[in-house]
Amino acid sequence: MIQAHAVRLFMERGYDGTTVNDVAEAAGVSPMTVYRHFPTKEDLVLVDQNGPLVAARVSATPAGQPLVRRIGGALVESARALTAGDDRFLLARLRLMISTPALRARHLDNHHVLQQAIVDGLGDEAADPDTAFRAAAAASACLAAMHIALVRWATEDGHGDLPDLISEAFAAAFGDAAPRRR
Amino acid sequence: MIQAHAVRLFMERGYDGTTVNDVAEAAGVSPMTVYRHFPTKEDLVLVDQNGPLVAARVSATPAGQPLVRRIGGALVESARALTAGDDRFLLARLRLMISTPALRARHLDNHHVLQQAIVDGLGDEAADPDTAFRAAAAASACLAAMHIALVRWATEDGHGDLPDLISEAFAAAFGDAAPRRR
DNA sequence: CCCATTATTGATAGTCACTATCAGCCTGGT
DNA sequence: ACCAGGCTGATAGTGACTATCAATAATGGG
Repeated sequence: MIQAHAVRLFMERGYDGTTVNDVAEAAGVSPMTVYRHFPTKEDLVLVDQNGPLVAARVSATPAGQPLVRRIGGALVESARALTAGDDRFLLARLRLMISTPALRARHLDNHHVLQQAIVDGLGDEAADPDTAFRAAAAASACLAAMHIALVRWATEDGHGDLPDLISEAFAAAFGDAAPRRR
Repeated sequence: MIQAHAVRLFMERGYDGTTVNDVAEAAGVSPMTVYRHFPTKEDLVLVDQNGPLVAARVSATPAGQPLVRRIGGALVESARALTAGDDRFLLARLRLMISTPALRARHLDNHHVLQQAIVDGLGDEAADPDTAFRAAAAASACLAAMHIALVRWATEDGHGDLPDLISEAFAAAFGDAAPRRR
């Protein structure tokens, strides 16, 4: 509930034009309570609970294929699941992320966490440091390409199919090793 | 001079354990003067002047090859030039970046600027939105893979050859399309 | 149903990054 | 000598965030 008020206010008055006190007042709680649930102001926008879900999808893919195809395929599937229902909240948060430098930076740093989750999800497949290094390189490259697709999707106001855009970004970056479009 | 004092203090007492006032006092200037030259505390570490250089290298590569090979090759060359002289300052700044969340986030956001510079450097080759989109996807994937190599290089205290590590990361992410090792 | 333990909230007072404003100072050109 | 420009500094803010402690609500056992 606090988050809903926060995103609404950020869209109305801008991120920097809204103080945490404003959010607290709109939500009818004290500023302390806001800080208790969202350690930083950025977290009011950037709560991302589907990291483990992506990692699980990756580790469920067959081991024989190129890493970027496995990881990319999992990301495309996740995007399809995310955009299946109501896009608007996702789109609003994305637009805030892209237009606000502080949010954009923190969002990119979150990729670091997700990338680690993906590598960890590979388990024994990425046991030794060299293999883990290669998996991390593949994962972060995939996430970076996906981010470009997210930005384009948001700047086009959510028209177009997000999974298709992500697939196109993967094709541009990885060529034959990219996940196959269906 | 201010920056030199800042990096020294950050390494001694940690980034969060050092205030901008401490830096100002160590440098013998007023806090206002520090803020005048470095708009944010993060900028005391994250001065990055070789963006246009990378973009120029990319646009100088032959147009027939895959984008990731052209961009990747330019990044490997730039890394070779950067590590040719004295590594220590670069290494110290990298370690600060990796260990401090705020710096890591801002550094990743700087990739966004560099990626845009690379796409712009392609000029007419990335004229229409679709081509620019594909170029951006390739560029950001390359930068993300390079970042993984930078992190590994820093955690290994600068042993190992940075250009080789970057090439290895590219090979892991892009396979055959990666720039050829020399 | 009541009491004790515990989690959640709130108020207060701070620190620190950063900004706006204004005043002094030091330079270079005439 | 004089004046105009930028560089510097002091002061007084705003706002994110933290530490600490009191108060209130929820929970579980008797």
